[in-house]
Amino acid sequence: MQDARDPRTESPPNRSKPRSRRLPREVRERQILDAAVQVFARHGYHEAAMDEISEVAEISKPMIYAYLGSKEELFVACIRREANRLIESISGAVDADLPPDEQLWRGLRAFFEYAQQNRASWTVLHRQASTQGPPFAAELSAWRRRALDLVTTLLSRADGTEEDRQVRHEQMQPFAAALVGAGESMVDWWIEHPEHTADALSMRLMNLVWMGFGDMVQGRRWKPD
Amino acid sequence: MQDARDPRTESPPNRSKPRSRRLPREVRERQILDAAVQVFARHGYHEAAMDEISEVAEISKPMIYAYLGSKEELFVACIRREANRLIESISGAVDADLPPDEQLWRGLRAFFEYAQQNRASWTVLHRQASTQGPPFAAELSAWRRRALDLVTTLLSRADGTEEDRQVRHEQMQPFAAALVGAGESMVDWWIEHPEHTADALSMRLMNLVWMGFGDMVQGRRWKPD
Amino acid sequence: MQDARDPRTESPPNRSKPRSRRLPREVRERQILDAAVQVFARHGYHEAAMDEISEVAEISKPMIYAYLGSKEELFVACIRREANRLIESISGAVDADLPPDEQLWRGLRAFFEYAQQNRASWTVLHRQASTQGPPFAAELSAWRRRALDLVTTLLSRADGTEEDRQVRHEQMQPFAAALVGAGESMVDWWIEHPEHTADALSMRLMNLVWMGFGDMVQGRRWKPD
Amino acid sequence: MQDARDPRTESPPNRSKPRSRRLPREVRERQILDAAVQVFARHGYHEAAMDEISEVAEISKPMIYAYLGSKEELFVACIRREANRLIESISGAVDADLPPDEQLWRGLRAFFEYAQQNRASWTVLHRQASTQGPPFAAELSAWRRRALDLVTTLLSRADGTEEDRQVRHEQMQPFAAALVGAGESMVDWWIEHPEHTADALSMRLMNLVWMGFGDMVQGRRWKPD
DNA sequence: GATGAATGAGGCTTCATTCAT
DNA sequence: TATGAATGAAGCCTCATTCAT
Repeated sequence: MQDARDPRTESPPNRSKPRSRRLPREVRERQILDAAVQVFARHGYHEAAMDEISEVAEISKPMIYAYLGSKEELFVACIRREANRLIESISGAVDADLPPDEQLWRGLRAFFEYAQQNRASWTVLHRQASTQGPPFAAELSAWRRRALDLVTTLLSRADGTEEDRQVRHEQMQPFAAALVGAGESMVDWWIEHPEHTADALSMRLMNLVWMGFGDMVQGRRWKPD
Repeated sequence: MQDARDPRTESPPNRSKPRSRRLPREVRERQILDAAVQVFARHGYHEAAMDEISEVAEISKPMIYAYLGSKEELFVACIRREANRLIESISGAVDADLPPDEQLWRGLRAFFEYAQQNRASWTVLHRQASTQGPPFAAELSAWRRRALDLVTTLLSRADGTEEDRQVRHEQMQPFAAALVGAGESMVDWWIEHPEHTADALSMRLMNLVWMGFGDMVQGRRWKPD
Repeated sequence: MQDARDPRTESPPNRSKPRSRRLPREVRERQILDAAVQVFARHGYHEAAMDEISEVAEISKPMIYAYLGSKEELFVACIRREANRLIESISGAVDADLPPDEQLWRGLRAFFEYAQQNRASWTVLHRQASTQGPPFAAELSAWRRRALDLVTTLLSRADGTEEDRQVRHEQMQPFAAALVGAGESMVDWWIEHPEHTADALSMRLMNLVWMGFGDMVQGRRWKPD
Repeated sequence: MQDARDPRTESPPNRSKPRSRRLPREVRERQILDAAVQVFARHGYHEAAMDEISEVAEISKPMIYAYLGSKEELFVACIRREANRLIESISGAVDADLPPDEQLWRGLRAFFEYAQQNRASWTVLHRQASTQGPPFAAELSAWRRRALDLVTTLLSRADGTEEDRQVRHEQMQPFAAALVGAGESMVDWWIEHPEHTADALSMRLMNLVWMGFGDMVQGRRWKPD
């Protein structure tokens, strides 16, 4: 809980390599967000210090405030960006023309792969964002809704009337929530058992939610085509 | 009528009911833990202020420190107590002599009922404890291990050799993790859709994990005996 | 600076050997003062906690307050008692009929012996009392005056008119101060070089103040008769 | 508690000159150390409040922490700086080519002059540093060793073999300790008798340690060339 | 008389945020 | 524009002191 940054032992006043200046705003913002996600993931919202973010981003604190506002706003910006990336990642992997089980399978795989390759991003979304109380509730709700929608869509057939689909969509929601939660939880477990591959994890979850234990205990398994 | 206060006689600032005093240590500790769980659940570990806990508990801060130690230790005490309560709740509901599906069903129902009746407790365990970094890692590991063990036991048949069971126990772990995560997530969803009953939620999750989507989309459902 | 007394791990509520009661006031006061001197010497005035004093004294805090008043008054009482003991110790060792050097020699020896046998007492007087600012100034002044008087008397011949003696008494004061300081300092040094005896230390100081370096560098030494 | 600030440096009551800002780090550090020495000297380590130091220094507390670390570290920094100043003061006054008595005389005079002009500094070194227990033991040891070395050197002739000098150096230590203590003590006495000059005090101590009482009572005195 | 229980007050420390250059 | 310097506000924790039994 103690970080070893001691201002007294820091670099001498005349810094030899002056921080590069006059970068376009977009680049700066990305630098900042990258650093923020990293630091928020490492320490959690509260323990994360603006000082550390500014160091990691190699941008001075006043610039951070100028570009992205308060710490709270910065965190919201992180959540929003990372949520988009994840959603796009999964959306890009599925294909509306495939049968539901195939879609689900692809979605799951995309999810596990994303979590593996963007651990910090995922940590911020899953662990940090959900624990910081009211200030981020709105942002979180939005992200959850999108995630549920996506999963619900994956789970629903595309046929039937519009009304039919609407109803099914509603009914699917708790299942979708369960699926998302199961995925999150498996990723957590994965972190402590990294010897498994993303494929293996996806397969297990697929079996759980597609076949169910009832089938599994009798030896039936789901397999990709 | 007797209470009609004469506006002319100034009552003491606020304290109508003087804080009861000289309670035995045990009672005080429970008061404190109750308050702490509530406040930690509401704001998260870091945002929770010892001041607020002491106000909610109606006990001065020094007593909190005398009885339960630092904020960190207090949080650990909360986790430990609530974990015990939940585990006992579920353990008490299952019965080793029943078939696996029936056991699972009872366990799930117990879990959802507990979560419904002890929302703060559950929030602390699920949301807060897992996000506060190293200081609580040990306590968390312990609690997770117990939870996984419990679920794994529910999911495993009791027959076969000891070795068999050991192996199955290992293989079950990711499924158990998934199941726990699914449950957690459904509870979250439930909070925003409180019109459902604990029974209904349990049933849905049961269907998901026992029958699987593959069966569900064909209209097959699991039902209790 | 951290003491390991943790109230949570203390003796169970029903203490088997009840603290003995109804002792006469004098005994209690001595217990308290003994404990206080010990604790003050160990930690210094500020770090000394009334809790620890009460534990060491085996007397509850309210009794301490009843008998000796506030922490400040308790400290004053310590100073006063220990100053008396030391002064009496030295006074008892000298004999007005002896020649000055012999008197000085005896006084020094008495002092070093006292310091050796009552380290806590001496520490409180020398180290702690002088550093605690205004609150104890009066008590300290009194003790210093007495110490100076004693030493001045040792150093002055008893002959001459009363006026003569008064004058000499005045002139002696800075020397007396120097002598006391030299003694204090040698005791400090002694603590880290405990292989020396009280006699040896006394002899060295005696040589310093009686013969002076001027003589010593030429090999002249003072010796007791 | 109201600012007992030296009238010469007192700022005008109505802060017309807003706290000067943007000073370079070096200046700030000196300001802080000056204030800290003053406050530590006045109240002692424990009674000294960071709040008061920050007020006296006219710098906000966070800057103190940023530049000099915790209260403990700040105190150590004070000790170190003041010890250096004193040692340099005395070292600068002596001259290895002079005979021992002349050297001692110069050293004493330098010491008394320093003590007169830097009372706070001296108080911190002498009274406070030695009473604050373990945390400062290392720093104190270092400073004491240097002081003893310096005095021992003053007292030792430079002739003889290296081995001789080593032995004498050892034997001199208790005398050096005594001398330092005598000096400290005379300064204390001086504070209450400020009518004497530094020269007079030095002369008295010189007589005591060089001639000894044995000579003095017979009217022999030491005099500078 | 004796004490476990209780607290007001205050100290050290940190951090998000903003000047002034 | 970009940043080192600066601080208000707040949090955790401890301790001398006193009730109420």
